[in-house]
Amino acid sequence: MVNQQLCLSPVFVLFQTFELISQMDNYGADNNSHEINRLVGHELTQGRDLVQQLQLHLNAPNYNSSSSSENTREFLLHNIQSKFDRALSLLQCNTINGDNSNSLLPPSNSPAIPIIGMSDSPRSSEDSDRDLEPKEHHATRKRKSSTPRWIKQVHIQPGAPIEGTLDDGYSWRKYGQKDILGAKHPRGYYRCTLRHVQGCLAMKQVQRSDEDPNIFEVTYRGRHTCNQGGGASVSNVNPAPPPLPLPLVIHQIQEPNIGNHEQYQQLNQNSNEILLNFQKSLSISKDDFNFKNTHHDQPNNVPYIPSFNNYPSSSSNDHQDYNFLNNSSTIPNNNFVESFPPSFNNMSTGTSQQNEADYQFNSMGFESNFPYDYQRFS
DNA sequence: TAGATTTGACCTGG
DNA sequence: CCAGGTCAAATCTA
Repeated sequence: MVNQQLCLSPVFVLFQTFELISQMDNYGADNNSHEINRLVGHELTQGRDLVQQLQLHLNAPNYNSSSSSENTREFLLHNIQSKFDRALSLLQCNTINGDNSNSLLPPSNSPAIPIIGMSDSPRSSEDSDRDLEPKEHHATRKRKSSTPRWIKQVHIQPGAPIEGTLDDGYSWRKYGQKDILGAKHPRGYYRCTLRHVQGCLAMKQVQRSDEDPNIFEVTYRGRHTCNQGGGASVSNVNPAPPPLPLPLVIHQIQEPNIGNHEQYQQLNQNSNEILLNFQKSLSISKDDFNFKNTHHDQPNNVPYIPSFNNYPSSSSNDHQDYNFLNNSSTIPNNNFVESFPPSFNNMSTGTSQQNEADYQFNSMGFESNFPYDYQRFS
């Protein structure tokens, strides 16, 4: 029951998003926006199908009964998350490319994002980033990304090989190193090696602690949308961010009446919220799907438990602490910490699944008597 | 030889 | 102006 609600809520949000996008397509968007919206719609359609598969899976009589079912659910969730990551990337790119009028997203500080399959012109394997940002548009080039960040502290054993300890299951390519003011050790900059192949925008920074040289502070930025990370255990390896709070107010967009530009902009904003919050809700739902295997010895009670569990070198001496940046100067409004409700602190303790689920569900903005129309999701 | 790393230069936000 | 982040040519390595 609880899981069914958790599953249905993102489905509903997804459905609303589809309706909004189709309405915006009818609102005089130009060809480029049509194309991007079409691609976004394609991603969302696949995401919807995956959600429906997940829903069917949750409704199956043997739900919760086997590890293979759990793997299936994780696989579906990972793919749903990827679909939305790409949809958001497309929308952000639409904004960055200078056409804000028809973008689903407000102006973003995010860097330009490669669009898989959208360009016919081949890029060099190197430096494709720069190609995306022509000189005449370099004013829009934002280096300090608004991408949410999260920090992991890696404790290594003295004398142990650092490479193995810092291996998080993904392959990274170092693209820079910088001496940081006041820090004894330089900071290394890494990005996913599949950045150009699969458009994966995950990045990380690694810096050795000043106080304890056996501690490495790893700052992750962006979620992996690539397929690396050990096949079936992808979602476990990915040091994904925690779920976000869910301030979504669904009823604001239930009956959109697109009659003028102002309303259209309002629609844009609502649709943006829907997409972002859907993504957030997926993270929370995933946590719920894995509560059976919740490890209670995780530091900081990070809600997104599965992502932190199978670090390759998981010896007892080699624990990692996950912290989420609360520096509002570096993290914009969509960071993980600022509006985190206190109840999240206990969410992974497994003491009250029902309460967890209630919070998640209510926080989606659904009234307890929300008028579900199940037929619309079938 | 292709891919990864190094490192000085360059760019941008605060 | 400066510190942090990124680029890209040179270099390394398997």
